[in-house]
Amino acid sequence: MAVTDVADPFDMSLTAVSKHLTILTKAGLIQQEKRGRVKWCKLDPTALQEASLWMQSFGQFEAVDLDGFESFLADQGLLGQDSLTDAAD
Amino acid sequence: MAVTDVADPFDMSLTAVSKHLTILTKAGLIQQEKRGRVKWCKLDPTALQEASLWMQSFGQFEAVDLDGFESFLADQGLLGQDSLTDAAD
DNA sequence: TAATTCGTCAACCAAATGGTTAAATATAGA
DNA sequence: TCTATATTTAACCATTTGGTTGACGAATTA
Repeated sequence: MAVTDVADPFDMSLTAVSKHLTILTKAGLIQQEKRGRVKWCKLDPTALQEASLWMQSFGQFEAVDLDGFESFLADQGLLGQDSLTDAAD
Repeated sequence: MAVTDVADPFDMSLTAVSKHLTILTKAGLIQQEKRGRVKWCKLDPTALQEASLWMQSFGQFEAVDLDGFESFLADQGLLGQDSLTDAAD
């Protein structure tokens, strides 16, 4: 799907959509390939698998395992400043 | 876990943590119960299951099924303004 | 060759986010 | 009863986000 095709259904400028697509590309959620003047965008269907797995485990681990998981995420470069993974009780 | 316990490991004010916990409560990710002057916070381990399922399906559906899924999310009140669920190619 | 299309860049602006401090309120402890 | 603790509220501020318009360059079309 071309950038203009992606933009078409949205009530906002092509510039804004282009910016969003740049972010999605950097995040690894889509891939972009330029052919001539058109940039073709392709969703990466596996991009959210790791996040999905993490969400499934959300709240399931013992506290000590959360620390291990945080280390894992840090190693993967996936740990943001605002992650708040405290398990209560 | 009490609010002050949650705040303890973070290098930021108790006020900021309290604000975050309010957001997490509204999002349904944690539950808060006040006993005396202490507010006890508890993670809801199932809170991210729906999001996890959606992420697993990310990019897997035919286009027409994406529309159906969007309808489902809208019915669930889970559809944000910034969702961009285009499948390329 | 000129016009059009595609997409990005630069510059700008409003709104939202994410934090702070000081003050206030409610509850517990001395 | 007074002090301390827990938490929130109000007000504020800096940064980030999310959008715009106009201009530009590359590629395509007429």
